[in-house]
Amino acid sequence: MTEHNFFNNVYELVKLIPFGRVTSYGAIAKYLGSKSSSRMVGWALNASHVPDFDIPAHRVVNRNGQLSGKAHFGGNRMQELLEKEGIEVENDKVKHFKELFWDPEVLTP
DNA sequence: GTGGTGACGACAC
DNA sequence: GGTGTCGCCACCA
Repeated sequence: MTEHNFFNNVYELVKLIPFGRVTSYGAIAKYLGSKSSSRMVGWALNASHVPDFDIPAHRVVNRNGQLSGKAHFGGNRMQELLEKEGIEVENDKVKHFKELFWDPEVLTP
């Protein structure tokens, strides 16, 4: 059963992101134990293109709150989804990002 | 087996 | 304060 550790942890974590909340690659990477591995987080989310992965990757943005992966969603799909959740997006960036930011360490006991 | 790349982050200058 | 460079680990050619 998916013992891929790093990748699998990313999937599980992203799925745990609450509605109307966002997180950053660095936060996930840091939670996994390697803050510098933020690139791997993006690569892991790359699997979100697979139907089996019900991952709200649109809730994951970079440290600046910018929708860095928007282009991979195929247009403004990412922004549409975020706005649909009540998240205000402007200039491809999440407004009040720090307020909407969800830290995985907060949820974990 | 090696090299290059990648949805980022932090540090140096 | 902005730009440039390195680092991180996994996948593809």
